[in-house]
Amino acid sequence: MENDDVAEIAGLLKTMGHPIRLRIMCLLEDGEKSVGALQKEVKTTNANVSQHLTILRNQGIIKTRKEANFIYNSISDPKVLELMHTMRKLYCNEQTQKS
Amino acid sequence: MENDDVAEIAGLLKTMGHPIRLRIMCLLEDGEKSVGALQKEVKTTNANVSQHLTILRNQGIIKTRKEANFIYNSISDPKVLELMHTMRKLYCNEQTQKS
DNA sequence: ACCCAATTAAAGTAAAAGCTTAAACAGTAA
DNA sequence: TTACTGTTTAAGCTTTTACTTTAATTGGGT
Repeated sequence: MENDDVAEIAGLLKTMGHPIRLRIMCLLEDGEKSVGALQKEVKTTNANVSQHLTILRNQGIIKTRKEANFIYNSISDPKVLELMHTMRKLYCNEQTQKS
Repeated sequence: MENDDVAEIAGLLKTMGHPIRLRIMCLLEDGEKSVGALQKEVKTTNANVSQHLTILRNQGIIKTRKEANFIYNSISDPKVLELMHTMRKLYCNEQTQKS
């Protein structure tokens, strides 16, 4: 792994290495969500969610779509999506059990 | 992804989301290395490397083996190894080109 | 006893991150 | 226009992180 790669990936891991931001990314795996919808789920202030979204956007892993006075966020980087799938596979006991 | 999983994974990403630590992890992919050997490659102080190694150890992703007066570090978590392979696949242009 | 590799600790500084509050902005509709 | 709603932005503050230096310490070797 080259030095540039290390810097790039470390940056990515750093921005995803925060509970709120990782949670947001997980929520966005299911599809786009407005800021308000995200806020309801992560339980922090409006401004705080917005700031975290800015960080994710600056990292280039989410994008936004405006509609009316809502802003919908979604994951923009398919590589991140694949990385998350790997993490889920490795670290989550996703027992898809049917009763 | 459950809340516990988010916290766990965010912790992992946070500790790997630092250039020096990620670099160390990459170096250890090739096999165990002594502290001095790592220090030579990451170019910082002895104490600083040791501190980062402590962080990695506390996260439970590296382990140590003592031999003589050297301490050899290696990756202890196969899941992390797989995660790194995914990251390499996604973010590194590893052209295995022969001339 | 003396080196050597590495850890640990303490103390200090600088920088970055995280959160809160409140103000500002944009789109919608009355 | 005014008012309302969703979101962003700015300011301020606290906490954490990163690194340096120095020094003491541990454990294994000669």
